[in-house]
Amino acid sequence: MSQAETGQLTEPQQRILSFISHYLDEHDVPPTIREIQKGAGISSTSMVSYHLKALERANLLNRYERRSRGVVLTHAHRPNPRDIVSVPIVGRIVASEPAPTPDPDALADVENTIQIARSLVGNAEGLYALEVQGDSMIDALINDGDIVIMRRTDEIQNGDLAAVFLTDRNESTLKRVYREKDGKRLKLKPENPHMKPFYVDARHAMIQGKVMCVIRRT
Amino acid sequence: MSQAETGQLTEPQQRILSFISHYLDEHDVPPTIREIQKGAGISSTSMVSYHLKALERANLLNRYERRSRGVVLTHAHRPNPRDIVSVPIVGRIVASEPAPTPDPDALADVENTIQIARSLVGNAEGLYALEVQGDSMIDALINDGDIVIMRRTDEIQNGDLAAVFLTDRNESTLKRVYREKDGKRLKLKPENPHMKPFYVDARHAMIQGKVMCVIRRT
DNA sequence: CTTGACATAGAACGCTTGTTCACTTATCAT
DNA sequence: ATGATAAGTGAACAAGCGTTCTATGTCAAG
Repeated sequence: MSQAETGQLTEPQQRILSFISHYLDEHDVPPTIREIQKGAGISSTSMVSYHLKALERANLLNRYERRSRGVVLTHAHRPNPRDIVSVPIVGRIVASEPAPTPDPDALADVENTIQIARSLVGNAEGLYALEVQGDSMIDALINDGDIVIMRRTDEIQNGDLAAVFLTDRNESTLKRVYREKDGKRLKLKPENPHMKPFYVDARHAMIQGKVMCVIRRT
Repeated sequence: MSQAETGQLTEPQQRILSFISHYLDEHDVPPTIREIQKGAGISSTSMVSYHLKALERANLLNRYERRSRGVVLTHAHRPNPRDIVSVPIVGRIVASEPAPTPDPDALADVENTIQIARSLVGNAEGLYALEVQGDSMIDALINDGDIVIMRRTDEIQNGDLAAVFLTDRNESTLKRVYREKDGKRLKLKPENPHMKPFYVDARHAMIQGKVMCVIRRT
């Protein structure tokens, strides 16, 4: 039974696929036909071309015609680099201080950066990360050492989980925030469903950013 | 003052850098010298070559000599695709049932996959994800809708956060697990520091996997 | 003004590389 | 056996592509 009939990959085709993948890991450029030929142990360039056509039909790769190194593995197998975003960890969030916000001058300190998939946070703009210190955020279900990915923003929607600094208590906290009808009062609702919301005067609350994602390594 | 003295990038050099980056987003192959020439509005190929050398000295890119499309932006600017791992979401964890574990047959359902940075979880082997349903994991500081990244493993270290199914209570739970000295008893410690640990007979506990990471989108 | 380092332009050279074509060999149902 | 289809070979061609060379322009320092 032939390969075309079964839809299965022949053994040289698997070799080619695997070679391209490894090549992409080492270099950051796809291989040429002749590099594939040598690397995957194919006997001639025309055979490589032949197999590549089959792999293209099987939707495992895309080709740019007549362009050198125009071999691109399908997205599912090779996630696109732009799907990662590097978020700077700008400090720790402690109850007794305002939550840090990014200092535009002291930019990407590569050491203190967390990589996350863009699909978790959307747009990379205004993102920064905080490390939670102590268990003061426990009613937001966030514990010591957790990483909170924030987005700097002046305006928030009702129900957004946000970092709020309460000037009268000298305390920052992570809560779901709702503006009450009169606009002069904020309802702060803990993430823990077993705890009760409480209310603060809007003039004593500074919204510092909204929480996009919480990450706990264990 | 010349560019070499200042260490600054000249305006055409910034154009080139930006063009390569955008080109890489659209195609998955680096551009050729002549494509850079047109795309970044440089007047000649030799000028492109000239600028590329400067950018290479500035450590913003690497070049493979005499290889077509041998222009690679430095790692810091372009995260490597293999730094992302796709984890299948194999089900929901509910208190009244054993936590699902991956079915080797029903593999990568692309729809139910979460992308995370490898730096958060290490090795991709044995990884799967569970969505938490209800607030029964609240004492692990995990709420409805959170995603738990697990690694299938038969053996765990003392203090690992793990999914445990308690056969006598017909209940699964996420707790830090410690084997007591006699080995016949397990200490299960809630992640919430305000709650007390409890103990179960080791024969009535099935370790289903260990928690690598918890993710909450908000 | 001269000099020398830097920046620019255009063209030509020669290796690289994808494609094609004519041909051979293997596989297999009839 | 046989003919059709798939798999494989090798060489040659043409376009792609990086590099280099020469000539020219700019400009600050001596």
